[in-house]
Amino acid sequence: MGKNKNIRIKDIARMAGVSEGTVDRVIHNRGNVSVDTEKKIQGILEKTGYTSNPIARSLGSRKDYQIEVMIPNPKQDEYWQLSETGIDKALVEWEPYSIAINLKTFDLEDPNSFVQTCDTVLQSEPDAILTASVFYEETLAFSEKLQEVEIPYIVFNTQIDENIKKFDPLCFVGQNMYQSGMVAAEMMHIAMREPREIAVFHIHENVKSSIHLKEKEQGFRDYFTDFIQSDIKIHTFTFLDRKDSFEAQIEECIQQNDLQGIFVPTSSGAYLTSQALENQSKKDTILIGYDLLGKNIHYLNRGTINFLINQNPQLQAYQGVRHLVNHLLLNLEIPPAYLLPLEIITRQNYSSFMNNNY
Amino acid sequence: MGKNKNIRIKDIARMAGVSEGTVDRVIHNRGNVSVDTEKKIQGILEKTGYTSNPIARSLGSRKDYQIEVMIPNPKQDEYWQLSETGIDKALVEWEPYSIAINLKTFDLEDPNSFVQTCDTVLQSEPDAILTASVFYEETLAFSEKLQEVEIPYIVFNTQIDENIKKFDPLCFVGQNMYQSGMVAAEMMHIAMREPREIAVFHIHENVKSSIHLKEKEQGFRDYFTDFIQSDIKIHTFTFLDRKDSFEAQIEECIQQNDLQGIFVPTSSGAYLTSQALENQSKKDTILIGYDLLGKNIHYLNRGTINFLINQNPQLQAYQGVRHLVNHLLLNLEIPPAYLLPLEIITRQNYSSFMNNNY
DNA sequence: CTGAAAGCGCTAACAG
DNA sequence: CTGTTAGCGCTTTCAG
Repeated sequence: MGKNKNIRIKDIARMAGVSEGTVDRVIHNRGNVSVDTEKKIQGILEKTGYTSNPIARSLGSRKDYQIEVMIPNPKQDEYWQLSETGIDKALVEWEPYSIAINLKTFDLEDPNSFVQTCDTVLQSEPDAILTASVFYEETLAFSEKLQEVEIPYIVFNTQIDENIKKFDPLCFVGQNMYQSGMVAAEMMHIAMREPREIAVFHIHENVKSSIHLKEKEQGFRDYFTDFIQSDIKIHTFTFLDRKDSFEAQIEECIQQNDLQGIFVPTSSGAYLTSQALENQSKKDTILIGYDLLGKNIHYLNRGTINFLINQNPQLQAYQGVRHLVNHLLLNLEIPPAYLLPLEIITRQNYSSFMNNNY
Repeated sequence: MGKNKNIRIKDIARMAGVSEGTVDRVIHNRGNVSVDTEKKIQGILEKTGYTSNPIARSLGSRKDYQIEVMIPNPKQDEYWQLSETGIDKALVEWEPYSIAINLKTFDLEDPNSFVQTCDTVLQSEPDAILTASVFYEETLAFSEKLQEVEIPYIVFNTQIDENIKKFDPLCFVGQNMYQSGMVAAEMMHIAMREPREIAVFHIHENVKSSIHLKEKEQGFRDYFTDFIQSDIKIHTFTFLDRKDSFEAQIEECIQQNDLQGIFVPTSSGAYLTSQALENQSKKDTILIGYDLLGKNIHYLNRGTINFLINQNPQLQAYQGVRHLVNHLLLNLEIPPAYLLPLEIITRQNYSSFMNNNY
């Protein structure tokens, strides 16, 4: 019965004519081993293809791994609430393996709050960190510090230019934003009857300061101009926090423009636009948004929203933790990027996406 | 550092004034414990909310779990090849936990081959079984035997009526076929310009003997008749293995009928239909099929196939094993049904579905 | 019916 | 630099 086929530390110790302790030292590069024995053991290790038993290791080392997870305050935004769900799932899944997951949240609107959280997290000296990358510059600065203190980290949500010197996470978890814009455009193209004018709505967030919006818009535009070479007119409208509400601004916009389709790259923008569309009785306008927020599903069901693209924040967070665990516990190779599928959500399939995600 | 917050067997042994061995006996209902001590220990167990440490259990019991997995021969069908991929993934993932996964394949076309495999599998007395349910009656008979010998099993691929007495798997892994037909219809509806006549193509497999085809067709039809109350004409054509090839039969059919849309509920049917469509230069016909087979992707890329619905055979197999492991190793609650999302695949998003699925 | 004791494979503290 | 030793929490003989 026993797993006697697998070679144990004891076995290679015997083969090398040394003690288990010494073998353990070279396996974990703990030093204090002469070059000769080190080489000898290393050789046997490779020859036998030894792999350590993670179960035994976890039992033997009375180590509790601490993973810090940083996301915007879930109370501010349903999107991040979903993200928290995924973290909770990860939490219960790995609790029995002595992995503690500590959630730290920061203010979605305030970079300083993120910076403060970074400090707190650094002071707690965790074994690994998972952070949402919502603030570009600040995430970069944080990652630089993490490289210094050599804490492994994974970043999720928004891709950051990979070529930055001091940015080298274990892995990025997220989606290909550009391609996601292409998918949105494709669905709009399929659903539209007589396309003449369409628009991209940037609501609340400013395109300029937000890479993911820029990428999505570019993908969306490129589909029409390059891929199908249509001469459709594509507007861009930006709605920021001003004295008149978003709804009012949007209503005014759709009143003044005869749009057959609207693409809204932010998750909460879709339902705001829906409200405006319904108020203006423009139910024929094709509306494409993001994510399975409660209000988005409401309008999807009513037919006001035609499609949603699911960024699956739950899965993103869950997979982020998962990769960290694989790294910490199992020394597995972690892919530099883990891109989730671009899920197209409709009235008929959304419910199938709402339960089992793991 | 240690997980000293968690109560150990040693602790409750001390509390109950008995030895660890006795506690272990009541925890696992191994008998040989007086009613009094049993009750006492049981009480403490509940009061303290004791949960056993799966890591330690796995180390302590030198047990190698054997899981038998049964699928149709992957060489016969690319669909089952994908399935095998998922099993391989599971295999390497749980190998370090002393879980052995043994793949047994049978002939997709021959129920007897399945029955034989069942016997082989039963004789090996595995700890758990995962089987694809391609043959209705035979799967039922097998499950009956499994209940008798009390081997836990999970079934995936095709849902079997839950109300059958002797069919009670730990879990069913698959998709809601009916809803999947609805999704197909929805996409067809969105993509069609002037719908008058459409058809469901049953290729190779006969509807009558195949529940999943029946369900998918029903969902597809109900969408048009009930959900959007269209008076579109929906044909059903069945193409079986005869002297003239499938392609020839299909070509003849599309030549004689002016179809604006075709729904093909079997995965390999989609590319066969594509060929016929291209031969007849009917590229405007909306074609909806299933699954990310190489040839399907080829025609998706050419625009001949408009949409695919992904049944994600890899994930189905992987999740099946995963649930079995959760059951065996961690005593986790397993949901009676684990339904995968109904993924809509297009030219723009298919590649995002082809790598990370786990 | 019950307790004692030996281990699972690995880690870590401590001598030397 | 290296070996010995005592566990981690649970399972599993084996006596009694």
